[in-house]
Amino acid sequence: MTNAAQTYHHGDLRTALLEAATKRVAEFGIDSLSLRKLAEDAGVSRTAPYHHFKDKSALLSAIAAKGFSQWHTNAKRIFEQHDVTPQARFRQFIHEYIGYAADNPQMYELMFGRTIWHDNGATQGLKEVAYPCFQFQVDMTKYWQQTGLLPAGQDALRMAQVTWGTLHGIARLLIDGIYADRSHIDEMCDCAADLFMQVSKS
Amino acid sequence: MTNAAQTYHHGDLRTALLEAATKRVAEFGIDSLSLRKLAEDAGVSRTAPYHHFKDKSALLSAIAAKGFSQWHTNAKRIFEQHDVTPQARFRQFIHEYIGYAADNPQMYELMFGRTIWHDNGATQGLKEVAYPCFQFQVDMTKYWQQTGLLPAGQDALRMAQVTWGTLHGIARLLIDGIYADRSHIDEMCDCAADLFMQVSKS
DNA sequence: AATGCAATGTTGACACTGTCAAGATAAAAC
DNA sequence: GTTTTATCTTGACAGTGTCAACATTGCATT
Repeated sequence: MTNAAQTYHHGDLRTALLEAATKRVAEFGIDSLSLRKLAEDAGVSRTAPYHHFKDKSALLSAIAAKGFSQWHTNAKRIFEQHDVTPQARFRQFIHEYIGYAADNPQMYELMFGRTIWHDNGATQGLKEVAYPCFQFQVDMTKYWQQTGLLPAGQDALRMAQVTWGTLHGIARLLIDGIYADRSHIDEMCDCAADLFMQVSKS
Repeated sequence: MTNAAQTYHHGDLRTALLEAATKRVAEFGIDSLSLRKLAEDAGVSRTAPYHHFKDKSALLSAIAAKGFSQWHTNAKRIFEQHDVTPQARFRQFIHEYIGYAADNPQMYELMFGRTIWHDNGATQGLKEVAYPCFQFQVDMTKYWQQTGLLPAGQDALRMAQVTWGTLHGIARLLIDGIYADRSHIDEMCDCAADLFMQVSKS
């Protein structure tokens, strides 16, 4: 079995498609993904993918789901460094969040973009992976409020929306190439960190 | 001239297309825009629009440009209310920014989204309208730093990127329906405002 | 082992899309 | 009045996602 395309059944088309699609999206962006090309590259007919994914959106959702579980693991790793001060962890989290977005722009765009979320178009499977990821953001915010790093007066959920919104916004300004300069990413992160933590410095 | 489609030349196809396209985008979103349908609705053949817009992207850019000049005017109106305290203006600006995004989600998506900005795909005409709009954001930030409303220690540009990023991020979380709840928009705005202005309260 | 069913893959077709090239028409410029 | 220019049209091409109908294979049950 040196090379495929000799048997009628592919064997594991689903994961093959998923991997190829992930690679393609990461490299060339969401819009460059064509189910037909993808099938052709996998040595399979145009409509074969439909036996594994309801439609194109479902495939994209599956890709995004992988991204979410990866990021969630990464976020937990950063947050649970108990030998590091909360301040340092907070700062590191910001840097890594923006860093992830800057290093994987297409993936970030897919995960947090309109494509899969608009009109409640998200798959159930996607929601099951993404929502805990969002919830973790709230949990971290609560923790940082308790340690006095963030103002405790505000509602935690609202506070999480604002802090996450900030990271999300900076990430998108960077990715979409609207205004922010990629060469000053670290300064921007520090500026955001200082802004949020200013209460603890006074 | 009760109804068109009787003369060979349309008369003012460019503005007719622009208006129809703007309406359609505002109501049904960017993806729903088809040049062919647009032409048909205008009572004109499929390729007629190409004599007025280089391609689809150019048409979208033109729509966005109108949006930017409108928003720029609006932002100036808010900012230049000299009889209102800086604090109140700052708060109002946040509310109106998010309000605009929430009320015109499709237009906001077009203006500040990937579609027209990625790969430096923005028209020259678009840049000429949008960049002053971005610059105004920086100018406002400088002013707010001078009045002590925002921390003056930070670089103004960086500070503008972070504050604008926050608004942008919240707007996108709302629009894309990712996490934020539309029923608590005002609370979120106030939370953001409080967070930024906390320095002046201590 | 033979048979039947469900999973998987294929071909054909449809309705779209953006966009180019070549020709037709009207208006404007000379 | 003739020529140039702007505008509009038809025809065509290469793509897209997706449905329906049919083919093949592997697995499970008899």
